[in-house]
Amino acid sequence: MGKADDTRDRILDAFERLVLEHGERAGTIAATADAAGVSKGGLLYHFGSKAALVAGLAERLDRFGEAEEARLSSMPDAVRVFLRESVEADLPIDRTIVALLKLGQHDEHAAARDALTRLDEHYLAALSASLGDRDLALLVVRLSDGIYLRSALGGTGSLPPDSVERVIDRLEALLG
Amino acid sequence: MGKADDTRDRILDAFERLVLEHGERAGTIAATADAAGVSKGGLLYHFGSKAALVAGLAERLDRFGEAEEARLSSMPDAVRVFLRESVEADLPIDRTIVALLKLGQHDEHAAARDALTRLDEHYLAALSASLGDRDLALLVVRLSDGIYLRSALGGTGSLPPDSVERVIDRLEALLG
DNA sequence: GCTACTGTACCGTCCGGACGGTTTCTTGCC
DNA sequence: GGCAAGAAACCGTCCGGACGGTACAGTAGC
Repeated sequence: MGKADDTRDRILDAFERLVLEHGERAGTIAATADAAGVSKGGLLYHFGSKAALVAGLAERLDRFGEAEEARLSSMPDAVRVFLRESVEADLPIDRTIVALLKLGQHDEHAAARDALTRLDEHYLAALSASLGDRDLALLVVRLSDGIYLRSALGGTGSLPPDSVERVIDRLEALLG
Repeated sequence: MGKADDTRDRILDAFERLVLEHGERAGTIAATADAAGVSKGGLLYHFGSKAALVAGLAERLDRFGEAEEARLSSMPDAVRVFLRESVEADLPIDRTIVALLKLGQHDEHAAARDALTRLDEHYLAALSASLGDRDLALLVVRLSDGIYLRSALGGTGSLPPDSVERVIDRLEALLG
């Protein structure tokens, strides 16, 4: 881990945070450089363009996705763990997901959408294995998407934590 | 329905289409005016600012939301109808929803997020009444959100219609 | 004479990116 | 061990262009 890698990470963290908290428009090169404590020129040394910045986040998500698939695949109660974490939604992976969700809304950031699709496939693979039913796995992943969407919208009216617990119980009753 | 109202609708249609198909950034005042066959000055005569344009779409969604609540509330199989239409997702209301979803990602368009929250409450009210259980209604609405999110991302991997049909069956078995 | 526009010119701001210059680290050679 | 030299890491500024919004003079039709 050289100094350069460290700076790259700091820049990506700053970019992620800006997009996450203030929307895609806030993730400008200048603002990101500023938040990362680097000059604009310095940022462009590491990420030659805005697209490279998005690609950097996408790559980060890919690493998370592989780890998640491996982790969930070895769990008997993968669905419960998966859904509960969708609701918490403040782990590093969640921050990257929501940032890429916001970026992906824009035409030109196909890389963000592609990364999310790949993550989707990781989750689907893990949950299909755990459930033995791809249709149901799809349903569970879509439900999680819905929860993320509310979180991305910052809506208060999402899911009260206790009701989620009840919903998970009933879903498991259905699946069991 | 005077000429002015007609022009307003044409402008909103164009705005909605631009945002829907090319993202929030594409919905500029100039581009919208152009697509609506109106001069920029003409657009600003009807909608005095960008915010007014967003508010116009939000108002449109409010009207849809009230109609939807009334329609679903009087249906015995509201859940099935609701979910199936989430998957189809090409009705006028769906276009407005997805456009506002994209707009709502941006910090300053709180009006878009608020309108979506109000729609959420309409749906929740209708489905709670139909199901007699608010937690389950929440689950169903979040599932629909997840499907919309994929549609907003332009992802192909939403839910294949036939699998939705199977999932609805199983959901109803659980609920019944 | 009022409503519903058109068209153009313009302002201030911000954006992505290019670029030239400067400091800091590394490496090979004596 | 010392030191030149180049590579890596980083700085600050400038540019062309787009954006939201304003202003205003003109015009067609009811």
